[in-house]
Amino acid sequence: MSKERGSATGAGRPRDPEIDRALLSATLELLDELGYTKLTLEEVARRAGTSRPAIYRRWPGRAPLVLDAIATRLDVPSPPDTGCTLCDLDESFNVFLAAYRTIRPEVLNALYLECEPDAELKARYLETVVEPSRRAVGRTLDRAIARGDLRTDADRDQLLDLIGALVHHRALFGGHLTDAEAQSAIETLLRGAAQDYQALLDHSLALEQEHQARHGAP
Amino acid sequence: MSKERGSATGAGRPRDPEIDRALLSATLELLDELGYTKLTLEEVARRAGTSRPAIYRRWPGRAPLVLDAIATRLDVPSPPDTGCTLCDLDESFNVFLAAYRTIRPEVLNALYLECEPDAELKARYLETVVEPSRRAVGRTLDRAIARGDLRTDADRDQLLDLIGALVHHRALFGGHLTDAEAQSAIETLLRGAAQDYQALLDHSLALEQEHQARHGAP
DNA sequence: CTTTTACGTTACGACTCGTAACGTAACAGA
DNA sequence: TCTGTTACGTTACGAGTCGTAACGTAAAAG
Repeated sequence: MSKERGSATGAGRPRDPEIDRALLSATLELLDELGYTKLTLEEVARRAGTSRPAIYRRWPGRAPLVLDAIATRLDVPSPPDTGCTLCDLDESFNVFLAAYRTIRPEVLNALYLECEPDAELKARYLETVVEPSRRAVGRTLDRAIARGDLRTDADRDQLLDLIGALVHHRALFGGHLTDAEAQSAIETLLRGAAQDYQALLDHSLALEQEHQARHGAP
Repeated sequence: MSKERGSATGAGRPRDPEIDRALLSATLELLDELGYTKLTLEEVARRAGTSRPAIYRRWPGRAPLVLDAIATRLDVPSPPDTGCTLCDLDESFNVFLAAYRTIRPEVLNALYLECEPDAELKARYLETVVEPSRRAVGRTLDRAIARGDLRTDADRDQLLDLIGALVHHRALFGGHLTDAEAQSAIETLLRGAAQDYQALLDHSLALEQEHQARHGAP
């Protein structure tokens, strides 16, 4: 989300869109190589073949630039809806883990730290980084509730917090969560939240066997 | 954990312990007022009535100093053992929340960020900040397992991860967890992990009524 | 009285930041 | 074609913080 004041009026020399691309691309490269803390705008400009002032014409600082850069990586498809609560949760979850794993944990932590003091930046961080996963898993959860799969007294937001927190926490302190660990955690939560956990599990297993029968070795 | 090489040998002028105290105290004050990011060693020294070099004689940098400073706040008593799994978990948990709440969330986040690259510092951070709560809740969990209150297939470490992650996550992104929210989360988890959740709940409620009968208004 | 270390003061070089100044390049409208 | 506006790259500035070194002085041990 770079400034567009300049390009808004038709007058004057237009921004070179190639520079925008080169800067975002260089930023992603350097984030992977150096992390957020050691990333300097000087080096971003150098690698993009341009200059520091060119960056400041587009973004007011490092945080907004990086936010735009990683947003291009966190774009993620919608969660599935197969009617199998357990499968859908696992799946909608794995989609994010895959996206998160493409970004160094330190980057998210440091970026948030710099966004947090500014209300608008913080909102954009949350909207870009944490909300997508929350929304996708939330949608899947809502469908489960609509189907009557969850206990009526189950707290939707609390389940979201627990599961979302686990991802973030592990990303920061214990390495990224594996798909298997995520699946296991979901099962633990659902065991308490489900109306009839055994039924959900049976349904899931049945679909899995059916899938294997169709695609497995003959 | 300041350097003690100088004081180890009996020779030479001894460190002034008053300076140690003043520095740690000034650090805590400034952490509360400015947070970690804006805290400068210059200002710490100034407020402690000493000089920057005096800090570097004791700590190699900002992170180790702050780590020592907040360690003095995170010292926390042992968890209770009343035989009531639900009560003990709630209680051992609240003890920590109380300690965590005395520290700005940003401080923990920023401090970890700076400790993470250095293996030894990182280890000390984990040992100082996250392990105490993990251990205390873990001990309570182990007693619950020993009592046979939990399912035999319940994953102790996973439960710890889920609950610990929630605290950290909320501290960073959604404000500190309230006691009530923590209690509710524990109940959600235990509903799935318990051998007989209803029995645990009954036990807890019984003790609570007994407590109120003894201490309530006549 | 010598040795050793801590103390406060001052100052240094290094790094990054955000911005300003300049001449040049590219576009819109008269 | 000419004028106004904005982007571009280059260069450079002041500000802030870092980690460290140099000094003379103070306080302990032997």
